[in-house]
Amino acid sequence: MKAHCQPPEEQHLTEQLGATGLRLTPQRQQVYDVLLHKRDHPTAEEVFIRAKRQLPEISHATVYNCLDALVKCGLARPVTVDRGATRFCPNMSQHGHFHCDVCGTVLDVALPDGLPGIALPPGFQPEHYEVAIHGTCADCARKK
Amino acid sequence: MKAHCQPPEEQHLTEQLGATGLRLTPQRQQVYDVLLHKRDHPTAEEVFIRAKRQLPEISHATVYNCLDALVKCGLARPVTVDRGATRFCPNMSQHGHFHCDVCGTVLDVALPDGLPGIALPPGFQPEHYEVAIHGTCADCARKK
DNA sequence: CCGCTAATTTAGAATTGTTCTAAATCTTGA
DNA sequence: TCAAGATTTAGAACAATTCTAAATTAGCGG
Repeated sequence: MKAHCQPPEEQHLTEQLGATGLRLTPQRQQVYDVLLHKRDHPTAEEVFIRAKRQLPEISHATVYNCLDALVKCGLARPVTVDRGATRFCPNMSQHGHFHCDVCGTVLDVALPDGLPGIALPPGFQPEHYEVAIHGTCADCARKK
Repeated sequence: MKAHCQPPEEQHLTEQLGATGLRLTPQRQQVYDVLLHKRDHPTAEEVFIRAKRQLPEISHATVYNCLDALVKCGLARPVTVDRGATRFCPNMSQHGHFHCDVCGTVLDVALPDGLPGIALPPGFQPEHYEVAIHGTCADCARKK
């Protein structure tokens, strides 16, 4: 399929996948849609459940495969806030994650840009960094 | 056993455990010693292997239990740099972790204190935060 | 000191999250 | 249209962790 008559979002997906040597498939599109639709940092399992609503035939392994493809081509990031399952986030701009230790909610939080000069030993080459803030979200704080 | 004739480090361990309602046991002491002895952020599995040198009878489950006890009483922190096994760190002062994506080494790095004001939505109560820096360590950078 | 109670350890089973495998299906380009 | 390669699928395999039930150990009141 040539890139014609695609909505811009889908075109972006096609391009990003293509640039990494990957194809656009209904499954990948659906998995990406799931991530974009509700940005609550779902786990692979949750993505699986949501994706099944549109693609009842989709398999567990495919969801992992698709998430992997999205991460590889730069459309999603894995987020590991705790020991549990990896979560996924389609927000590719620099940001950190707030994790509510009571209800488990994960929320994007803005970071001051170019995080402060963290001194690394000589020769160390930083690639990127993750900031995870643990605490209690507003809802859970109110209930206490 | 009353607190007498204990080396200061062990006494600290006894106190911290006691304050959380936990007992000092040879296993917990050994696990703590392992963490203090080589601060390379071992996984539970690695702690198990090292602890066995002194306590050949120690079991897998006990290592998890002991690590848990140390975390609960504030003598160690779990560190999750990637999707793999949780690592443990007896450095309780505020610091971040550098993770070499080539060799897997994990290193403590100092953080500028009181990390810059990260704006949280109203009502959110931060407890603590984790900073993980990914990249290439000096050794691996040299080899490329 | 004895025995009671609760904490701890232990081996192994169970669970959870993820990756692997091999066969079937789909795409793409010649 | 066909062959080659990519992708999907179900289910097995695997790794990390937690759970379970029984045995051991430690502290405490009498």
